Amino acid sequence: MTLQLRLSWKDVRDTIHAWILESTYGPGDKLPRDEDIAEQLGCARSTVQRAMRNLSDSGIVERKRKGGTQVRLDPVTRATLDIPITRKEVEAKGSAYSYQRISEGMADIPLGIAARFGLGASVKMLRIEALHISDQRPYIYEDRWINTETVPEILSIDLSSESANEWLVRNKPFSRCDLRFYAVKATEYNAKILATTPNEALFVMERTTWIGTQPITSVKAVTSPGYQLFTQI
Amino acid sequence: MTLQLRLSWKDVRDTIHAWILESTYGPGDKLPRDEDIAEQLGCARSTVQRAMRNLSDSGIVERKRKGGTQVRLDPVTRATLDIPITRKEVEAKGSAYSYQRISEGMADIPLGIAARFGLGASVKMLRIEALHISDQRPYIYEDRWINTETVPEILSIDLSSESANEWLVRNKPFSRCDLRFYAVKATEYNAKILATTPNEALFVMERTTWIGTQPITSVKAVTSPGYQLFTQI
DNA sequence: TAGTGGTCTAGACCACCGG
DNA sequence: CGGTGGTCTAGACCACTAT
Repeated sequence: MTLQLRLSWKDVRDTIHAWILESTYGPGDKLPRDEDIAEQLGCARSTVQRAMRNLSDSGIVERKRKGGTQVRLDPVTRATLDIPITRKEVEAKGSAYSYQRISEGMADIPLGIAARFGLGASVKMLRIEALHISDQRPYIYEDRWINTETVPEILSIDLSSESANEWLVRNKPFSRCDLRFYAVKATEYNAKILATTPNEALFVMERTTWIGTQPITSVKAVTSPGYQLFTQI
Repeated sequence: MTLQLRLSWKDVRDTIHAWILESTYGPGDKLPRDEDIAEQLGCARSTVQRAMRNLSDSGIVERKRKGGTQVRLDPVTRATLDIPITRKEVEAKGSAYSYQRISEGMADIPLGIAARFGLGASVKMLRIEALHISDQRPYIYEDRWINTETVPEILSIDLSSESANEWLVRNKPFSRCDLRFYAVKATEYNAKILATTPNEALFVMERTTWIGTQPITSVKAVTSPGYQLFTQI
């Protein structure tokens, strides 16, 4: 039997979590005040605070001033998604990555993109279509619009062999980002680019970013058949 | 001009974040030691610590003991997804929710489910097919397997009009959860249940949970056409 | 208004890891 | 081994809100 003199906040968190898992406190129940838990476990109140913040961030408990802490009644499943640069994602699988620009040019943004940016009038932006390739096979087709008002420098970058995303991510931090995931039926065009058949179901990720209130870029990443987004809690 | 005597950790975080946004420190650059920042800004080191932890959690900086803090070279887009109970999700849109069990019974798990659970041999589990309905229209078809070894109580619950998920989420906390998102082509069966047409592209969410090493449940949620998962950073 | 969580501080010590 | 981030403590005050 080991005697631990100093409790870490993780110990405290695990203890409280265990109370919940073994139904000492069930959904909707009110937990003791931080101070009482601190005294009971023999640590400082701030250590309990730290543990509680973690449980709260994980969506396990809900805390309110004066109201105390209660075990969440309707737990949500809260997951953290990391969406890496595509090149890194491919390389992490041990595959060979390559990139190919399909088209590049200024054009009026379509209505859908204007809506994403929350713009009424149509404006000209830089459109880049590109293909990410994993082990010689099409991996992700990306259809991107870049606001050259916000990012004029992009016009002087050679995007024929390097992804616009890599440049943006290193040089243009964003302050806001909208993410969308959904499924689409492959068009003839999609099918040709991704080397699959029309009507195949494809997983799509859309990302739109701003710096302050200024739109930076909006990208639709159409993945090849079989693509899965995975995360673990 | 207001004079703020006490800096909150959010102020400190925003200050440091601003340094990064305006390229005072760019990707790969090393930031000053916490203590120096604390002195410069006029707050305690622990306040800087709190701010830095937040930036680190957001994937903006990377911290190493002795190595100091640096602005991440390959920023990932890190998003937090909340997956609520379907009933709550529907109600939050202001729609009327209803639930309908399609089938229920013990059966041998198929290979795919065994793989999700990491099981070799096939075992019998409780399979429940059900339909979540939003404003009289099919919303999500769920195909669920529940391990009755881990959750024997489920057999005495009436699942004809209430979702198994609601009961599980309130009564069986999990310690581990795998999440998967992808697209599928609607089968004849899918199409019939979701009132759509075969070959339509459907967005699927799969969730598999364990308590300790014991499998609890694995569910495939096939959403109706047009469903989108959305999050914001 | 009183009780509870949220935060800040100053100081101490620990754990990790680069030079 | 020394320097950096990570954590704990004790105490104080603040901010929100249930009662």
